Amino acid sequence: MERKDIEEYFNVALATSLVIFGFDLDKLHILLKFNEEEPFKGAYILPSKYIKPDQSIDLNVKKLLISSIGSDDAYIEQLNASGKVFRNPLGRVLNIGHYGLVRFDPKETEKFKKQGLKWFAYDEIPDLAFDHNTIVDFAKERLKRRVKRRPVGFNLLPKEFTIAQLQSLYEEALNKSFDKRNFRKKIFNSKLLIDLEKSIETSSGKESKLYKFDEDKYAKMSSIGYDFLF
Amino acid sequence: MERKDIEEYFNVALATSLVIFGFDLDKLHILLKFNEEEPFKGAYILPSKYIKPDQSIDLNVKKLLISSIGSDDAYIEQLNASGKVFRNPLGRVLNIGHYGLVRFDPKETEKFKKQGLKWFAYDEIPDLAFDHNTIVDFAKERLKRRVKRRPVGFNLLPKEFTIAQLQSLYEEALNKSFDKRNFRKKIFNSKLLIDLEKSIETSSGKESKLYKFDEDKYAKMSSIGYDFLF
DNA sequence: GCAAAAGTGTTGGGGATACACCCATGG
DNA sequence: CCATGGGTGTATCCCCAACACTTTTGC
Repeated sequence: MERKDIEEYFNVALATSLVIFGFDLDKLHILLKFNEEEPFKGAYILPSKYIKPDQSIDLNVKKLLISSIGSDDAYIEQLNASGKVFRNPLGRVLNIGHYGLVRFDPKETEKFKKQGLKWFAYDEIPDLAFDHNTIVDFAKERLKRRVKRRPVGFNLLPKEFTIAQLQSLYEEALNKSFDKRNFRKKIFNSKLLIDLEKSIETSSGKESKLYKFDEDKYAKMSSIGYDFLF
Repeated sequence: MERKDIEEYFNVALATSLVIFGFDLDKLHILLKFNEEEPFKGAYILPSKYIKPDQSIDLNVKKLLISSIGSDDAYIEQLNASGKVFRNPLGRVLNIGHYGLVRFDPKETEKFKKQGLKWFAYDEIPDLAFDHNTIVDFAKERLKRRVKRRPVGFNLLPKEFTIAQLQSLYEEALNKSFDKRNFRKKIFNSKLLIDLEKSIETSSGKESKLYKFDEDKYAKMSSIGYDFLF
């Protein structure tokens, strides 16, 4: 490649953005950030971070996760790079979207607030800066597909959870409802859950049994893929 | 962002690479290019092209397709961006992989040869320059998943084809074999094929019926997705 | 006593799989 | 006459979908 080409081509910046999904045992949420900087100051955006030219995408994502939610304990998957030349006044920025699944901890809401981070209901995402709404839509579609084919609750639910909670997670993500009995059958057939032989009291005052995931089985099914066909 | 940051970050180049699959009615192949330039002169690579900072990814891919196979009539899908900082002596180049499905035309083999392009059998891909083997593997996995869920033959088979040809395409892509009768049942149940009411003579000397895809149905099933579950 | 949520079985149908033989042709 | 590949039907099984009532508890 010629000298002039180098100048012409090596003139792009990279950034990553995260669509972080959290589940509060009732609804799915997405974590958004209030943008304090130009361009698009005052708008909400996805948590994002420029990538240094000598840094890998994954490391950048890890750092971004830690600076956003305080840990990198999340299931992360890369999405497509946004193809359009988005009009960022600074120059071309290629954004590589990711989606992440994290455990929703209501206690952290206050801490998030100080950083300008806020959970928004899955179906009430405001207009975002840049092309971030497109990335969110893409992530939602991806999540739907993943939910159908792989066990997906591990990173969204607390360690111990009830079947009803698991079911409402699926119902939220796929935006439809399931018959309780059929749902239970399917889940139990998969042998994915371990009965913890204890209960918690639920909102109705009645007791409900707790389960956890069989982590080995879960890992196997996640990597191989599985035909849940919800 | 500060002036110095701009210099620091806007220092990356983008490129696209294509994993082009073709099916010669017997085996799947991938189109590779003999690399005439440094770095890695003399190695095979994926057809690749730098992206100008003001050009969209898709347009770049389209141009790359046309310059490689002489047309952009292909099914194309974006893959993940390669995450590692690959040691290209010129600087950081972020490669955005794509895979494409095209009709294999044996007549074009000669024409390809002049451009240094050559079809390699799906399971006999040599060592490639850069991280292109990783991209190939990723593309193969993606193809497998697509084949299971969506009709995929349209861009790989000739306009008119026999059931046996369709079956060997599936067998190749998924690397397993199917019962003839069950395969036919499944395909006919999908109502995806139109009987052309004519035949060709096959290698065994016997006649074989020709079919084409019902394009409307095909388009619908491609976008909605479908549980073929091969 | 009533609202709210937990828990539990059965049935019918459709699609997947397994499996074997006949036919036409070219050599 | 035999090797090659095209074409066809049946029986079984399993998974999915549909569907309703009882129980506990708090109010």
